[in-house]
Amino acid sequence: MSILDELNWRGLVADCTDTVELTKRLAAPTTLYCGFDPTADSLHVGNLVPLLGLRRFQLLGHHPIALAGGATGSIGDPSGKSAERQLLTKEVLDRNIASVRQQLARLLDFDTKQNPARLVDNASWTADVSYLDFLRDIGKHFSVNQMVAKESVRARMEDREAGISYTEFSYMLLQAFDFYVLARDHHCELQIGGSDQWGNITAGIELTRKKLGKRVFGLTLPLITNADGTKFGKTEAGAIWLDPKRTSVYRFYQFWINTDDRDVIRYLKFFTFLSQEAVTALESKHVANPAAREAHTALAREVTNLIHGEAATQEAMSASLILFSSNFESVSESTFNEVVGEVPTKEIGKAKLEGAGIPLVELLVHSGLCPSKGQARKDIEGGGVNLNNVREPSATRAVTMNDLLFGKHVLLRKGKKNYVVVTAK
RNA sequence: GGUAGGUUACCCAAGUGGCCAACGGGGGCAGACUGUAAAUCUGCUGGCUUACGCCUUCGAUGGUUCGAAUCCAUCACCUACCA
Repeated sequence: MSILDELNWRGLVADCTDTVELTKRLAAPTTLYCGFDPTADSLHVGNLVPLLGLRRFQLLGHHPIALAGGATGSIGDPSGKSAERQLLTKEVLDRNIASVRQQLARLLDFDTKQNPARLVDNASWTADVSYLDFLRDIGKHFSVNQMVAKESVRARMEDREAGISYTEFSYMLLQAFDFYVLARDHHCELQIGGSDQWGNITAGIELTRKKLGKRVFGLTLPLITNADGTKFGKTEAGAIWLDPKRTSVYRFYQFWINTDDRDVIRYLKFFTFLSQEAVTALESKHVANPAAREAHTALAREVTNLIHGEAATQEAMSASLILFSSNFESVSESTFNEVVGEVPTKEIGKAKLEGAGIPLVELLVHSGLCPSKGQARKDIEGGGVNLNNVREPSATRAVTMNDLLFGKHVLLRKGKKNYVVVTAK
């Protein structure tokens, strides 16, 4: 199967500069790149589609280049952003690049003989270019009229409230410059990216044509949308990060488990490497019996596996199974210990539990489940709080030594799926 | 630089001297129903308090007043028109 066929059945092609020509080009191994700006010290699930996209190309014999945007990241891409952003400080940027590089490195194969992935940083070729040189060599090829017409810029120009700084306005030149440099130095012929990158990609294609007389291509992947219209990858608690220090493996797994029914098959195509047959099989199971949630489980397992590895995935899965199984009372100590650490775990001094104990409302705040004692009280009165998986109706309840499971832990739950283990020390 | 308008809770937005912790909508949280879905319905949505109530908040700082989100002054920021 060719890479385009592969992307097509997955619904991963949003737009493409010249399908016919690109198909011909991709018949032979082709070098392609995708950029990732280090706006944080970790990538998040929103970056996954292009990142896995690179991997898909690599699996079918193409040469992927992952670009960490040390230069572009210091400017800020206006695409898809409704307001000007705060510039990152140099130190933050350096730290971000270092950790993003590691994450990129984990998902691509750098060791294969035939088509090893490469990792570059656009700061390495922009740092030495002087402002005057850049204006003369690159800027001259761009017409402001055209730049202004690009969607990302136009939206911001029309929005009187937001506006756009000259800095962000110039972003597309930098990204275009990247493509040109990679085309020149690495024979890179294709850039992929989210569909919000279309304008930046076509700018690079034109620059490369003008400067090198070379024809290069662009392909955009769809922006992932949730069926309920919310933004993919964002929960109220924040983005779902790939770094387990920011988003625990358990929470990561749960994020995928909680996928809307209407999205789950699409997401299997977008986020896993499962074959077309496997996805089709899961789809018919899902349609026949959605309550079994086999597609959800497969999705969560596959993606978590990919990002966090086999062992961590197993732990997240068994923790989930224990917490959401109906017969919680019969759980043994060793089984329960699998939950500890997976679920957010907080400690408390054993002394506080002795005698009259600690008020439950305080423990809820301590655990981070409730933002304030007042809110904790309301949550209890609303029937939303469970102590050791038993609903606790009294807001004046105190937690004592008698409530400890296995003499050590208290399992708190707010709502259906917010668990915290409090361990007495 | 001039003139006019704006700045209210997570977001939008009402409120123009006491009835304002502040209408309404969205979002969020929780409950019922379910499948750790969706849709729907219900409650909550500044903090402390079992509660009566107390405290902090309507861009910032001062002032007028028994009493200010609301009036006045200064400052900051935003927007529009003019230059």
